[in-house]
Amino acid sequence: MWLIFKTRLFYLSLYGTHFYRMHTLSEENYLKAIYRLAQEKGQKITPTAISEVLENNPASVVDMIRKLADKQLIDYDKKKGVRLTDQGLKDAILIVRRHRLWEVFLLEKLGFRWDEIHDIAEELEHIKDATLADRLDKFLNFPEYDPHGDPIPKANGKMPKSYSVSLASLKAGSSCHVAAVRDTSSAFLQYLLKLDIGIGTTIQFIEKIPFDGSLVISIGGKEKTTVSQKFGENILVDGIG
Amino acid sequence: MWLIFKTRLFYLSLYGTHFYRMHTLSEENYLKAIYRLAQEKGQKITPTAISEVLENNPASVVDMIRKLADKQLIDYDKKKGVRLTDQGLKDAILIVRRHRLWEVFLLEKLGFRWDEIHDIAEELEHIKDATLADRLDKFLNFPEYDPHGDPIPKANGKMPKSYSVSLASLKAGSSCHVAAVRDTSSAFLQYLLKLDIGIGTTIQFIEKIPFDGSLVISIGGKEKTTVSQKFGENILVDGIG
DNA sequence: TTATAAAATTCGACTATTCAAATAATAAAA
DNA sequence: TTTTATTATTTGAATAGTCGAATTTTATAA
Repeated sequence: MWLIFKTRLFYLSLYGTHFYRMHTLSEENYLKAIYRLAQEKGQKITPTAISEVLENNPASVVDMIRKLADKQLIDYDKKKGVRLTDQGLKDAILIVRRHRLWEVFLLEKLGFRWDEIHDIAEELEHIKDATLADRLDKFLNFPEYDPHGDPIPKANGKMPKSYSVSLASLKAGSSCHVAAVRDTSSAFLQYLLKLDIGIGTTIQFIEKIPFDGSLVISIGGKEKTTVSQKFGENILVDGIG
Repeated sequence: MWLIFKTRLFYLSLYGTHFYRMHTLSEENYLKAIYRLAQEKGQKITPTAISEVLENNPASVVDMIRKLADKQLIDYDKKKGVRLTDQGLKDAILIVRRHRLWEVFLLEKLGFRWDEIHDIAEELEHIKDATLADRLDKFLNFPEYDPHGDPIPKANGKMPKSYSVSLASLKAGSSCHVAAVRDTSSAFLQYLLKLDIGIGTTIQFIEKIPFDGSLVISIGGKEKTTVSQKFGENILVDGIG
């Protein structure tokens, strides 16, 4: 009883009148990684999988799994792997929300390029304040998607529709609009800038090269270009037909 | 030679094409504290003085002094105390610049109250990106003062004029405008909100009570109020006469 | 100048996080 | 089912930062 009370006091003193659960930078990054893996459903979430996302040592992951389980943010079962608890999911979604809102801010308000915003948002997402995300959301006029086309979770945790059909998975001959990108690395985004592809760009999928899966496409009605299969898998589209 | 080269590479890889010196959160907070003490000139900057600002243990300060001296951000001499080097001063001013710009953003764009912005800016000031502060500055239309009336360092490190005359130091009978506040605690700022005092508010200093230095003032032409000497010392003014 | 108080410094310890290497457990292949 | 490979876990160590207590240095007062 005393412990709970004391803990609450701690939160309150740090975050004013709003009840706010505090996680370390590291904890937040693990939550985000686990959330990301949970989105790629099907697979069970193992320590190694997490260590690959975070590019760190599995030994570190095992430690943190224990810590997050103690905090009741995840459940860990050797059979089932790692699962976010309701609270863990809420917290992870909030981090994603903050990340994507900041990305919109950086691009639209501060004029950063597409390929520059991810790393900065990676820092901004950890700023702790109970109303900051909601105020930013309002200031940005409640955007539904971030500049990479990823849905921005609403304040209540609900998600706008997300796109999952890749350009590479379409039939040759079809047309589509770019709705989102899977890879947000600056290498990929700079390539897209060079090709003049952005969210909303119309792409005609002309033919697929059987040899290596390369795609012959036309971007915004311009002359044909050939891109790799890997490239096509990282473009998510809204089909036209 | 190799070491220097390697170190540069490290910076480059983290911060893109811009050369950018990286400090830890803790180092930045020490720099800021030292900068603040250096502003209150006259006094030599001792480990204890720093520990008072940061509310930590002098033993920790001694360790960090060594670290910052190794990084050539400060010079330490037992006789002269701590002094910021040219580089240390530049870095400290940049942190202050970021802090004050973010405060303007939080108040003007996100609608936070006067007394809420300091703590959030305390986190935002550590976001590392070579062009972020300048872009934010431009977005905010190059403000000269933050919401507490403190001058915002320009990109080149130059400072707009700062105010140093306190309300308490005026002669009874004079009038003035509030130009800045010395204390930025939310307790003080909330009191000011209650009294309806903000930057720019006109105050008539009617009389001083000899007993305890209390000030009888009229705020914006309204009925008389009495405030403490401590209060008067924390209001910085632009005299009218 | 000597005694005393204050400040600076060293020391060992503690937390959070990370890692590499060794070991244990589990899954896959033979 | 036994062997082999993969994965998970433990262990011990490293780093950055912090602290309290002990010690040394410096400044102040008697």
